[in-house]
Amino acid sequence: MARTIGSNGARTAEAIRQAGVKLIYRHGYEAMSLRQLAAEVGLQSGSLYKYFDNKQTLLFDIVRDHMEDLLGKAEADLAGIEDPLARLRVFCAFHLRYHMTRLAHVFIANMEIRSLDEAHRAVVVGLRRRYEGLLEAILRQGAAQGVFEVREPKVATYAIISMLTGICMWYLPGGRLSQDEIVDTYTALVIGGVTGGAPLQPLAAPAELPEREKPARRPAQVTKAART
Amino acid sequence: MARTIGSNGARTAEAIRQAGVKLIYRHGYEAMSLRQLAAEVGLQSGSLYKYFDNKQTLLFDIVRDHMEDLLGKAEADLAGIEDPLARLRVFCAFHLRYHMTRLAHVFIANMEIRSLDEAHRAVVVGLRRRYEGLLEAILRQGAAQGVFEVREPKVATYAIISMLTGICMWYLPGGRLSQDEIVDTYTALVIGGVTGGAPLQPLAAPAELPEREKPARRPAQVTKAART
DNA sequence: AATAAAAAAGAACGCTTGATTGTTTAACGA
DNA sequence: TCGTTAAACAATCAAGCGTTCTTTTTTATT
Repeated sequence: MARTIGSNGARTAEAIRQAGVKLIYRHGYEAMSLRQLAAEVGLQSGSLYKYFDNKQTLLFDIVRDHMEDLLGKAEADLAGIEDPLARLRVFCAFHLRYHMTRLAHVFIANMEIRSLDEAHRAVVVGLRRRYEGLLEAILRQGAAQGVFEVREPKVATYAIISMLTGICMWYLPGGRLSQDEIVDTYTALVIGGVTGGAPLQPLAAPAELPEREKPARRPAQVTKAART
Repeated sequence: MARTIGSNGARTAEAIRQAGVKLIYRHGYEAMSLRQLAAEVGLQSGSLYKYFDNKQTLLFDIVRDHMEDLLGKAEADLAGIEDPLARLRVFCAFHLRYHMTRLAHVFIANMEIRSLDEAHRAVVVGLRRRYEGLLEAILRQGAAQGVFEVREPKVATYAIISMLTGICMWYLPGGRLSQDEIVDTYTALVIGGVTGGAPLQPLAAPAELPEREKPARRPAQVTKAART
């Protein structure tokens, strides 16, 4: 027994990809063994090497393809829209819907970056930077036009994306809330946050807060970003 | 050569704990081998078993202790404060400062829950639920008093915590911004989000958005939460 | 019908892993 | 000072890992 009947290369390749996403999502990249993956597809572990060079490139391919898809679709959705508020709404809606329909891919792309070796990680981080740049540009544009109140566009970008991406930590299709309701809820939080809530003027700590001594601000220096 | 001079059990136990946090933070739980850990402390791998039963309980101890510390300190900071807005400010400030000073512990607690076996995971998830409950109660209280505009307190809780926790994805001490500035920036986003931004009334999709067909809302049903 | 190419099996590899055991040595209180 | 306890070593185990190579069977092409 060697080649199984009805076998087809393209179909197997796709099955491996899907099974890989599923197992990495469920157990993590390090914890997933190639024997496990092969069994899921109905192969012997050695046969997998007809479809990828090694375990690492399997992960990289999954993550890269996902990031490029994410970036491309976001740019497409934003194309032609000028108003910053409208762009922000579109960005939120896109990001949320995309994440709700691709829980596994998104989760992997966010969690397994550390498992990529340096060269591969650099590529993925570059793509992520470009994606973050979309939101940051929206925030800066809105701030310039006076419709947003954003002090630190970079920090706000990280904050908003973290918030929106967090949906894949709890969302499961078929839950109590519809996707539309979820999008509305998150969007309200984001829009409110950047347009400034009602009692926002005195942002200094209120009376109840113990007064923390504000250290003299260090002179501007390059932000050491933890994200590599 | 056996017992090394100056050796002391308590000191070694603490060194193992710290090295464990460091290595799990850097490489991930699965990727960290006990030989690696032992070498970091200056031991042989077998000696580690004087200090924990197995690799799994080492992870569990680290995560549980961290979660209990987080929960306890949050409750302490909130004690005695009644006003919802003030409580929310305190919660944000506490959460951010705690996370900025314990990057590794927080990262592990969030990323390695999946590596815990079922019984251990249940304990940690329970602690996390209690922590989330603190914020959710604040949001409900504020909504009841009419000072917050929060439609879905549970969703808002997840969203806000995701946003705040996201700080450990980019923050490194010594960066361009002081901790106070970062706390202010994040807090403004949160407060604005829950108090309702200026142009919030017409939350239906604006004209620029392609009209998506709204599916009939499913009858209320138990929310299947992905977080186990 | 013959042949080449594709697909998978299956065995084997060198290593590393978490875990366990028995032994040796240092520390410390009586 | 001596005996007990604590601390660490050294060696070992079976299992599992990613990977490579050879062989066998199926499919596609002529």
